[in-house]
Amino acid sequence: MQWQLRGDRPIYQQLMDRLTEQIVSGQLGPGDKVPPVRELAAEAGVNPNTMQRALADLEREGLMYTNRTSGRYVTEDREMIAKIREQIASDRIAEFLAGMNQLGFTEQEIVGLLEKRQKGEEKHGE
Amino acid sequence: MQWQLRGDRPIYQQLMDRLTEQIVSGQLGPGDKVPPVRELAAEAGVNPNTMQRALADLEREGLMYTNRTSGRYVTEDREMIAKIREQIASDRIAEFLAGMNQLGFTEQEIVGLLEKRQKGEEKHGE
DNA sequence: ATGGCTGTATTATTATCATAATACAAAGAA
DNA sequence: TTCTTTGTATTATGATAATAATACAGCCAT
Repeated sequence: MQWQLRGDRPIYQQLMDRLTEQIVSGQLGPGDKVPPVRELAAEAGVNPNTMQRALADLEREGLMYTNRTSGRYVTEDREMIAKIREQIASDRIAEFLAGMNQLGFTEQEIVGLLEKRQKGEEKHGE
Repeated sequence: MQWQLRGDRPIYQQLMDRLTEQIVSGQLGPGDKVPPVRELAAEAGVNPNTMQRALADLEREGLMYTNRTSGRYVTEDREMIAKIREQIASDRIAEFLAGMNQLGFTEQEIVGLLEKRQKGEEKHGE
């Protein structure tokens, strides 16, 4: 997995985002064992404390739970996962549209640009 | 103007974003006088030093210039402004699509959601 | 010339983030 | 039992951000 961390936001928040995406997209399924803190930290090139903070925060959100010494697992509440996925999507759409409007783009233009980008992508991968 | 600053990113960066939007959308036109640092800072509820940093950075990008004691002005290079606008739009679209793909949404679904949101908005404002 | 407005510079203080380096407790395996 | 793996806690250090409080230089109108 590629973590692609940037410098413009707290790392632990970016880690939370990536892990949430993993869960919400099913790459980390309900009940799946989450790799150990130290392993994830090493993989992401981050201090274990930082990864620990991200995981603890995700746990407070209910996306994971801990079996004290055996490890950490993804929640089995599929409904919650689905809800969070929809919520994130909704937020991103709202933010994207608001931002584009602020730049002076109309909804029509935006959809047009998206479809244009889509066609461009088809010529390359997938 | 509403600045709507959040806590998840450096304030000076958010200030840069807002000011750039103002210029790129024409609310601050080429050659227009930019309000004094202290005034902008007060309006945004921010320390003058922080606003100063944002403005200085925008100046380094070429979006503004300073007439030492008379004040600060928006660049008159309309082409540069237009280019930056397109660049920002392009970046946002790419980031938005990548993020939504990561959540498991196809391009078709995304466009569908956008159009749905668009219809919902029509019932309210504008 | 004086006072006010402009951008700019300086110093200090506080908070958050990230890292480093350990240490400990509990469960499970050898 | 002993060792390893797990999450967790603690202390210290450095970097960046943001604030506060000033101060200075240049232009301009009075």
